[in-house]
Amino acid sequence: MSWIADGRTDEEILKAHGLRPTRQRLDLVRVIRKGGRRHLTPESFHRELAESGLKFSLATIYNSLNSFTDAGLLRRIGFGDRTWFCTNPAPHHHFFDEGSGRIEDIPGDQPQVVGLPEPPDGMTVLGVEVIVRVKREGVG
Amino acid sequence: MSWIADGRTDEEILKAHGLRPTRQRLDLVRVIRKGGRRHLTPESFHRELAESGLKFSLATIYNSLNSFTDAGLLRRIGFGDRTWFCTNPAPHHHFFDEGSGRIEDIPGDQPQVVGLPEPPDGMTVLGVEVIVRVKREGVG
DNA sequence: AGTGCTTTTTAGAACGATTCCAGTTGCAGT
DNA sequence: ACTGCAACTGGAATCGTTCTAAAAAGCACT
Repeated sequence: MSWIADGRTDEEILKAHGLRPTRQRLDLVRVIRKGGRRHLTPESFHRELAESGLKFSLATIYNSLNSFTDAGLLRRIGFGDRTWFCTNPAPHHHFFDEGSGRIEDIPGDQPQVVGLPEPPDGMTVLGVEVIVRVKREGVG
Repeated sequence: MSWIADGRTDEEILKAHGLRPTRQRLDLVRVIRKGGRRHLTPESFHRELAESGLKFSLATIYNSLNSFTDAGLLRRIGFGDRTWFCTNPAPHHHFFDEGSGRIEDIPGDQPQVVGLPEPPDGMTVLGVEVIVRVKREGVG
């Protein structure tokens, strides 16, 4: 059960991840949780907040999404020409739609990578991403 | 044997891929081939050319790398915050260094992905990327 | 509640990568 | 050579993201 849907309060979540529960962050956490599992760009999130009457500086959105990611609440995926923030921090892989530039979770059982190489000398492996590039049929 | 190292002339390569062998493109192909397998950014390639006394508009570099990619001579990899062009068009996967933002080929036997999911409805799979995120030991 | 210190928020400027634009050049087919 | 279309060019424009400096808000300690 991820933090998105567990029983803790927004404030408890923030504190548990070492983040000060400011007024803005409480609003952000509430809206993220309300929307469930999905992928945000700073821009799309900013628009969503504005539509709920919540006025934020775009810089705050960037700051906050980055802090939340560093704190382990979100996952940052940089594939294509913008940065996506995934509200599901559990390990999982993605589809990438070349047409729209959007990403989407691979649902259910995750693909596995076999035959992983040793990293180059002096490097540590942080993680492995599988990206399945897709496009809408009959386009391109 | 990829086009980088086969016996064809630069002009033959371009024509075989439906590209007009202009003076500029011939220079670009020559320099790419001379450098062997590696990863270019438009910026790094532009610099490399300038150091060889070859003056290009940056826009031409972007145009050309994109055309070469569409023609199948290069592979475009958009992971991190800039676009990399891989001079090895054969299927293979990459290391991504979080510290420097650079990518590098996974050498030798390639990792395999098992348990690939069906794409979402109405989508076709174009390819699968495996990206092994690494960082220099003792950093971060 | 008041004080002082630190972190966060903010608007706008700055930045870097990439594409667009409009004019020029140059290749290819008559 | 002439003509038409594709490619090249420098500079402006665009877009996503980060930086900056100042104001606001949280926090610890009285």
